[in-house]
Amino acid sequence: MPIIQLPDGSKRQYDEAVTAATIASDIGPGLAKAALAAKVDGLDWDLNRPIETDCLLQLITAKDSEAALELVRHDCAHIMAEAVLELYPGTQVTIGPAIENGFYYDFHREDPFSTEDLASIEARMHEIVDRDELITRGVWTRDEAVAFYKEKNEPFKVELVESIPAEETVSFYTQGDFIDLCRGPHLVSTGKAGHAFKLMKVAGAYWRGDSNRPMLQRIYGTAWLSEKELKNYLTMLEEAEKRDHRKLGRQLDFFHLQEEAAGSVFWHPRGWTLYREIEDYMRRRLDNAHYSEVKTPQLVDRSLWEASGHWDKFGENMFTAETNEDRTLALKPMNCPGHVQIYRQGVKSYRDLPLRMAEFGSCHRNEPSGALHGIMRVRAFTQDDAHIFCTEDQINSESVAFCHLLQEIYADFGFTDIRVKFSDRPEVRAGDDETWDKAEKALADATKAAELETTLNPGEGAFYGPKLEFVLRDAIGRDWQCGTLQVDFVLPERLDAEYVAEDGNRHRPVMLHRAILGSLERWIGILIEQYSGRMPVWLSPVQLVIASITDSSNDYAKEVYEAALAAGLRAELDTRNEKIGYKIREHSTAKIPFILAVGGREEEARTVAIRQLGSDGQQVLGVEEAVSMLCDAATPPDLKQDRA
RNA sequence: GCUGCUAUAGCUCCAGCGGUAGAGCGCACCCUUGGUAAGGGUGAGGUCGCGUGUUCGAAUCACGCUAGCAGCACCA
Repeated sequence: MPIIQLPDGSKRQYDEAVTAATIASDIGPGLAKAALAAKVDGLDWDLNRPIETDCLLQLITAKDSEAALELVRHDCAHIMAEAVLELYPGTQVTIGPAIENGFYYDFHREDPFSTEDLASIEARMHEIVDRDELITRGVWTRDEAVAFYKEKNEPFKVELVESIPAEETVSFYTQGDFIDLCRGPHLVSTGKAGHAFKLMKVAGAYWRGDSNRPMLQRIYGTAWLSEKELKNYLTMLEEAEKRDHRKLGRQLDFFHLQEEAAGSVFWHPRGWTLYREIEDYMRRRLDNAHYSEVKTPQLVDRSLWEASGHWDKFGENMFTAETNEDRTLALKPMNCPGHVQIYRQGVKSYRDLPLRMAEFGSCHRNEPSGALHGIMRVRAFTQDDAHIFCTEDQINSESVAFCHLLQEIYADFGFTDIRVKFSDRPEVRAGDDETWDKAEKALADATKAAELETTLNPGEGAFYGPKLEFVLRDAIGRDWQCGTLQVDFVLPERLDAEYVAEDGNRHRPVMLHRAILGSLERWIGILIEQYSGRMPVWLSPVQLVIASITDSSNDYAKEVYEAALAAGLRAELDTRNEKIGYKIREHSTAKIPFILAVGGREEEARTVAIRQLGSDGQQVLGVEEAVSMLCDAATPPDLKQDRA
């Protein structure tokens, strides 16, 4: 005789087991229609699953959009699997969860699915929704489930079920002729899933995410509660495509990539100007934060990589070169061993610490071919790398200072939504617990002092120490992991770095590995996408174009151009034999922040007509006034006068 | 690296499915000197990603390779 308590505190009593669906219709026909699933004492519950004991019941409707979406997406996965089995008998089903924005299902089949197959699968899915098949839940013992799938010759499912403890039961869901092992919950019938879904792509995916195991065929779909939301999502994808850095990089003439140097960037003058502007900015920030910049060799004998431990762990991904004297050199994949070599020159005293050694380090890593992606994931890149050699007592203050620096720098580039992942001690690790306690506390305190919230990544720290990972969110909500701060007790030991302490004895320093932008290449890719190619003025490769209206104003245009150059602005002169409308269009498309049009009227009055990107109005200013206004707009954020 | 797809003019793309290819933009030249997102004309430009094979003949068919795209795996 269950007593059902509702979220508003009211209670209902029933004489026998009752379903949430019944309760919903007892409350009202509107709710009965709107209810999609339920939560019983916080547990997911199907509407038609009997409730036998007293509980707290919560009905889920489309208003609980997150829960409702999850239901719809998960149902879509099942509906897709049902459609696939109908169309391609003999296909094996494996797993199919709801994911962000949609769902997928992994199938095993001799002939892979083609993009054309998606259309027919999708059409069949719509049919299944229209059939409005009842979805019913059943329960088996584990062994019944194993027997069922053995009978059906579904080895992947057998493996899944066998990984469940023998004494446990498993639930399964049936809709039409389709049956799938599933934790649930599900909607009442396939009709409830609606039609706001679309199959997106097919791709291979390893069974259980393990590259040593067979590859399955994964079909991805997106699903929403309404056609409108589906449409919005598809529009958003189109927008994201428009700001793709690979496309914009070519359009804006920033860089190109080509087959003969896969994974390395050919920087064009405009892109390189942007790159240098960022490097100059970072150099100023590092100088102000009391870092010393160094440069270490590209090619280093393998013995150093063996000593540092990199050869063992990452040797396969290092580029090597043989010399005619039988030496094996490796292109550096990172800068830390080189920095330790500089540290080790001469005897260091505790008075030298903390010693902050920075490098715009060009590194090469032989990334797997499938990992390459525009300039975001490349084989040759430059890190804004630095290593802080310090004592254990200095970890805290150095970490705090670093977090502050990082936040300011991100803000200067327009990123304020920053998440921090805190990865603490892994199972297998070097160093004693006391040292780990100290290092973890120091890092945690530092993020607190910098007013950064962290989420814990348990056990994900490096074997040599805990780390922070800084993830920023861009204008369209994508996350990018850029900065990092890692505490390292191991490398100083391995490469024999030491300092003389106040007590006159030699001690090991701690090394803090840290980067803010990560890789300059990737950072620029992120910036391009963040700003859709419309870079802030200080970063724009060309800050203004002076365009003459007729060639009788060419000399005056040149005069203005020289004035802009003399003021340190990045200006270009356009005196081509084209109409002003044409020039405006072209430079607007090239996302130049300011266009200065000059004609007879301007020449007469010694003025310029300024048009700012994104507005169609114009502002007429005297030349000097204009140049000073533009210089102001072009000042890097760290050099602004009003900055504290 | 794995699975699937793709590769045609500088760029964006179409036609071609065994008989050596076309548009728009861009580029060059000429006309035009025009006041805020494309003025007009003419012209040049392609070993159809690379290699091998089949064939009288390959952009087209087969095999191999390379690179790119999507996803998976990887990311010190």
